[in-house]
Amino acid sequence: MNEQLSMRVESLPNLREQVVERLRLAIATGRFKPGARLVERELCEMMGVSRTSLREALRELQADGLITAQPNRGLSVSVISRKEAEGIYQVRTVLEGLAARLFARNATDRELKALRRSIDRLEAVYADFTAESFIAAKSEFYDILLNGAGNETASAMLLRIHTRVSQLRVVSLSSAERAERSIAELREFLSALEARDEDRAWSLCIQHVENAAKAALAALN
Amino acid sequence: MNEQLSMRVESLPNLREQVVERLRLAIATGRFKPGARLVERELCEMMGVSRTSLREALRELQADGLITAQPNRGLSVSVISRKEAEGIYQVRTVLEGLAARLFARNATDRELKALRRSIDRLEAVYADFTAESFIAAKSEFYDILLNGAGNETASAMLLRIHTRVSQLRVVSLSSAERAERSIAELREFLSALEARDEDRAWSLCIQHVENAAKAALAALN
DNA sequence: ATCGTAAGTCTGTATGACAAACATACGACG
DNA sequence: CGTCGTATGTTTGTCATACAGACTTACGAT
Repeated sequence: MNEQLSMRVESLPNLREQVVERLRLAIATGRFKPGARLVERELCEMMGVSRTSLREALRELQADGLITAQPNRGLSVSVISRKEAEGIYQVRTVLEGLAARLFARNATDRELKALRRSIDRLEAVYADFTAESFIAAKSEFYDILLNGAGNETASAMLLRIHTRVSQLRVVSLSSAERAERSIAELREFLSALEARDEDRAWSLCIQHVENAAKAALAALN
Repeated sequence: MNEQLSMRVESLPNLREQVVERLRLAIATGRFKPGARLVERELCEMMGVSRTSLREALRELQADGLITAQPNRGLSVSVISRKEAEGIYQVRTVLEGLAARLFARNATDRELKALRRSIDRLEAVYADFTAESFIAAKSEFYDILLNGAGNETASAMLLRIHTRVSQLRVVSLSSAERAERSIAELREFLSALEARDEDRAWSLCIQHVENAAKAALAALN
């Protein structure tokens, strides 16, 4: 968590985790479209790893709900129905609301500043938009928020949720048009955090997510 | 979800999932204690499966946070610190609050009745307590609640949370003494659901979880 | 007592194998 | 012409085996 003096030589995650990350990104950015079949041997060749490692990685993504298995028929990228999308945003709302409250309560001033800078970067990304850079900026923002909140269980769950939300966003293309409004909401949210106003932070956060949900769901059908 | 006419001959989950379930139960009931090392070969022999299947199962439990990996040193049952326990209960609070609200809104009368019966069974279990039967009764209760709520994402997350809560409960032995109080709370909760009073159901549910948290955390340290 | 080395353990990863489930194509038969 | 059955190929689910590298333990030398 706290990197201390960061004497680490190299923190290379094992092969499987690299595979997980790459697949997660491919799904989040829409390179693997919802419903696409995932054939093990193809993925092995594509990523240059053995079936052993690949399959373990797939189990992880499956546990996250990102991919779906039909017994004896293999895996495919999860298709998100309207109803599921609503459910995902409901969960995101309560978890992010919790995180907001905890951040307001627990975060250091350092973390507050980092969050502000992160919003700046997010704004910059909107100007020159790509799915990858947007996801990178967004996940930096959440890294800071969730770290500051100090609830690892919530963090882990939101990490999973966010991949699915990215997937939805790609489909609905809902981020571009909401850009300005979204940044404005985040800045207001930030001001509540800076004032250490838990309730206001909570309510602004919830509203932010619900607006995002509205935009994404509207595009869905 | 809805079993329709349930014409299925046999719904045998594949080997890996059986392994997952068995391990999950072993951890939930405290048969595998927090901190215990999990040596792959031992588990293979114990369960009569190959390393391949076992390792895939372990990945799943790892994604759930039930077991923890130290690089190159293997896996062990996650130790839950006081702080993590608090975090787990915070998450459980908001997610179960959501589920309560949704159940009050969406559940059928059938599901309401099933929930009532399930509370009866839970009460019976308290009389003749074993970790296994308690967990079985509790997970039946939640199956009904979560199904009625109709949010699969929330269901999946709470399933994970509950295993960890069981683990905590075993350690703290907090269920026995809270039995009567807990049942009373559930019955009041039920009455709110029957009245379709979302807000009251939400608030009673949250209070129930917070009481449970208090009991468990008090025993923790 | 400290250090260095050797032997053993376990993980991380790869390979090859095979039965069972499933899909596809093809041909036979009504 | 359409239906059915069979043959063929593909893919998953599972297993056995192998081996390098990280780590642990024991032992012996200094």
